[in-house]
Amino acid sequence: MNISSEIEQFILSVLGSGDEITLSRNELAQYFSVAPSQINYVLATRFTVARGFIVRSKRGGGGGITLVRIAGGEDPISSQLKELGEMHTLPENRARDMVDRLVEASAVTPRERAVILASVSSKALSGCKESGELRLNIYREILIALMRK
Amino acid sequence: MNISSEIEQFILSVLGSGDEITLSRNELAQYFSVAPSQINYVLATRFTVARGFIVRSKRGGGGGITLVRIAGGEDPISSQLKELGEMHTLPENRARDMVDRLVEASAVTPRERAVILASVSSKALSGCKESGELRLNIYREILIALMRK
DNA sequence: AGTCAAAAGTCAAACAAGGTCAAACCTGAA
DNA sequence: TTCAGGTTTGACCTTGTTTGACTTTTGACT
Repeated sequence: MNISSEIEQFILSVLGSGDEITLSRNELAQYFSVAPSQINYVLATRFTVARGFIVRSKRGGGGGITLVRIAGGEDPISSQLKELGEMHTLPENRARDMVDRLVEASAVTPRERAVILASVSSKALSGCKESGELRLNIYREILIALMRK
Repeated sequence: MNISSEIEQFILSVLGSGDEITLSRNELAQYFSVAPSQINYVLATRFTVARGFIVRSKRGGGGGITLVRIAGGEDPISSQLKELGEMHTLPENRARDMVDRLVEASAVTPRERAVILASVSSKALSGCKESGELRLNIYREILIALMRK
């Protein structure tokens, strides 16, 4: 087994059945005698949204990395996240359809709908090359934020 | 947790629901066993105007530092729109402070805050050149959407 | 008025995290 | 055997915190 997988297993075992864990990149790297950036690699490849994790971090003194397990299930938000996984671009009207589905399912309020649509509107994104990709990124981050508990 | 955040919490708890507090820089520094200038750091990063505070101080014998919570005046959303008018770029930290003020003023809910911050996060905007300008555009559109609701 | 000690202010350096990126390194399938 | 894809490493970057040396202001006391 390679080191990355060992680190993954270690983190998972420390996490246990909990749904949140805070760790130090440097300590972890030292514990496994690897470069600190290896931890980033493990996080980027093993603790992805697709696998049900959200990673938050803070730099500077007293900083750290927090992993949050997202409640897996068949809720409309995580299913849309999965849906996004296969796209490379998100046109404005497609975004509107998706948000409307969330409103329909009572996963977002009408006010939240207005905020989301404003933030992915072509008006807001005007001037930016490849706004379809950008819109996809933004919408994904919004879904992740909504899913956090 | 780092010392600066502890000092921030301490001040906030002493302040309670009041809107004014006077404290001594040296006493505070001694209480937390830190350099006096650390207090300045806490004030400069945590008790800013953007976060709804005004700091007044007086040197010399019998001096001190007074924190005053700014009373929310007119419609915070339109005042922020005005504020944006004079900017050409919006850093992520500044955006967070502004959204926090809206939450403070009950103009947006904590969930809406999460959505807004996600949509202007550097993560969402990564890869895009001139993300500061873009963030400004997006935030402006969001404020306009909120105002119409 | 002049002195002085007691505040608070400023600023840059040191320290303490985490992030990024590309090159080097493996490894297994074609 | 080769070579594409995953893995490992290290050099350099960005952000946030802590400290201390030095400066400025001000009230109180000659």
